[in-house]
Amino acid sequence: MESCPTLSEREELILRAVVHTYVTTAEAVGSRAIVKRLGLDLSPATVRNVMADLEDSGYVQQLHTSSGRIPTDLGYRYYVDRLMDVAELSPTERERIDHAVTQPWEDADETMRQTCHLLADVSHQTGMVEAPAEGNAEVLRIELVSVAPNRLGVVIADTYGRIRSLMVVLDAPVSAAEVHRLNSFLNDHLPGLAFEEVISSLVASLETLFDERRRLAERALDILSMLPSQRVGHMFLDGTTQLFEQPEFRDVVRIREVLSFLEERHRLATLIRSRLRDGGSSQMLVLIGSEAQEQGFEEISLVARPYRVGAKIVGMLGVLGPRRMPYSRMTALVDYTAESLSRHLTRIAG
Amino acid sequence: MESCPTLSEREELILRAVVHTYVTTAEAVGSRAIVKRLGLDLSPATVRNVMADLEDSGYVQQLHTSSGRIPTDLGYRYYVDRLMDVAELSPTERERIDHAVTQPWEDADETMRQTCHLLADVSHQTGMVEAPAEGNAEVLRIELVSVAPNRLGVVIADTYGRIRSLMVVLDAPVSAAEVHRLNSFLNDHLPGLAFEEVISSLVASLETLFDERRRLAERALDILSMLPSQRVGHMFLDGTTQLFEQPEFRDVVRIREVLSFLEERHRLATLIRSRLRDGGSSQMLVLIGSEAQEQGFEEISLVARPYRVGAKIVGMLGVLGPRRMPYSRMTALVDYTAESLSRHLTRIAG
DNA sequence: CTTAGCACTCGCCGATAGAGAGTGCTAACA
DNA sequence: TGTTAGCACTCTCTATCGGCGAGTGCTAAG
Repeated sequence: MESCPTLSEREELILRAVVHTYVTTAEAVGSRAIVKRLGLDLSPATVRNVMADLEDSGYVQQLHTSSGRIPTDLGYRYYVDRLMDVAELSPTERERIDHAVTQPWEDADETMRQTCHLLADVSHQTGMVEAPAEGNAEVLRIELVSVAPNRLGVVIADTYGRIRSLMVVLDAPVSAAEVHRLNSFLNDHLPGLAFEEVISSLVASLETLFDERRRLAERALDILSMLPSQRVGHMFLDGTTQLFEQPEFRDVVRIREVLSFLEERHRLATLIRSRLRDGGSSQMLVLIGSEAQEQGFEEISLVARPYRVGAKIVGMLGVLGPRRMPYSRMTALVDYTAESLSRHLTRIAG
Repeated sequence: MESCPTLSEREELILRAVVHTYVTTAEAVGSRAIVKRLGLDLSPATVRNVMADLEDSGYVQQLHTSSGRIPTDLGYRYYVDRLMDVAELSPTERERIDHAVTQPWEDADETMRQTCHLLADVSHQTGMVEAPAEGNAEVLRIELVSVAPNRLGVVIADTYGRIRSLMVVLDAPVSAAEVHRLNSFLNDHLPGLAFEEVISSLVASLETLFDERRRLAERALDILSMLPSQRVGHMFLDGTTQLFEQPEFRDVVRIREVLSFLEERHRLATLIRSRLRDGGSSQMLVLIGSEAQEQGFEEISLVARPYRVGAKIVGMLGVLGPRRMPYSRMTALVDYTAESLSRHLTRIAG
């Protein structure tokens, strides 16, 4: 991205116009249209020359000799990195987002689902929210509940305001007194730990504890290591239909490709996670078509951002749409929503 | 359905052939094709006469003058009700189903999800499983867990082997001792009740209890009535993509219609629930295209069946596909899977 | 460097024609 | 009376053709 040479002012002007026009009309844009749109004091012929240059450098593309131009992935990239102006959401939209996010939904998962629905609705595209992975949630309280002689419920409340319960089947029954002892032990030692550190912390504590407490630690370890692997952050998607209303999906095979990509949510999740990690300092992730190097992603783009609890990144949210999407507006939407959700979650946790 | 007059033997023979051929080829079937397929000792002309009759009675249909015939919804209905022979699953398939269903998944929801995936995979269509509604699950054990001074987790284990937890935010803190007393009280009174009867049972008990126990009942009622409304049975769908591989979805608008129908899962759920209730004695539900009288269902069919825990119906599962589906095989698949799941759930609960 | 002019390319649209599949009807036959 | 052969007819599908329009690239002049 930083490797692209800079374009001249006029080239930028015209590339921007190509992107803007194509985004709104979904049709290849010609030199005349640009002159009209910009009210330029130049002739179409001049614009044509510039566009030919842009095409040579790979920023725009013709579908066939002598049609107008459409932006390439590289063109969009240049636009997003350097030309795009920052859109602002309307006060009504902000209010709507804040309202939905801070609604006292029955649990945190429902908040995610509703936020996702909201993203889809405001963007008219597909909304996406990754719920916090359970692994890195901090244990607020942990409690064993004896359900049947040899079955134990493990209840974990975390600092995201969630509560989760899992069933463990034991070889031998555990007495009520023992459950009680285990509960005190667990709640002495575990709160404040991330869920994924629980096991290792117990193992470590074996070194320092003796007698009764050591026995309890061992027993707790037995039980907790039977828990199924922590659910990785769940992906909510909403508004898939809206995506396919777009004219680029007049073709059935494209729909199928994208649909099957979206059905394998873990692929999407892995993709975004790795890109966000690589992205480093820059919070906002914009992935354009084939940049993703994923089968089925060729025709779509993604705008996503992590959200936080306190200072810690715990999940991400965003919008999926056709490559031809209003990046500026989507960026504003995703940014604001992530901020709003972060604020809300931080308040709950604190 | 019982209102259709009976067809002659020859008409039935030919209707069956039309259905079978069309199901496998997806192309309108002509008189010649039928003669060949059945190895009939009749000429195509005779078959044509019969088909003209079938068309007059509304069982088959021509797309245009002089194309072959395809079955109408009524034709499929007659086929399903009277002509279809019972398919058998192969031993391998049965084994596969039993294996997936009885797998010790981490929780009951996961069992549902996996069963759904299996249905999609075996049928090459869209699999559907409705998880047991929480309302009618029987409480096995109920436990309050103090999470924060004014927040309480309510943990409910039910006889389907599920464990569920919800958060309640209180006006005033509850002491540990009080939580303890409440727990004893709840587990004296509630196990064995359906979840949806819990509240009314507590209300009723107010009449008969006094002093301390009455106070506890009141307090418990305060807390439990703050629980969010019980989650209605969740709908799992899997394999949507496979549905759209079918040639009837060459057309984009059809894909959109069906997709948006499927996105509103509650519509699907309500539809099936009401039909199964109406169906009364007959366990198996087959819904063909416009029979459903739902926008977006015109081009698809559904084969579904309830499954049970013990004698009680708790949910349903099935398969969604193009109207042109192998009803016989799908019926066998859905039937066997529902039986297998019922057996498994009953065993767990018992 | 810019522009007017012009020939050229290509997708889109409608018309036309031929092939193929399958029908309905009629008349002859068992 | 039920069945069949024959035949004309209908309708879809595909390919081909030509004209229109939008837009380009190139050239030569300003």
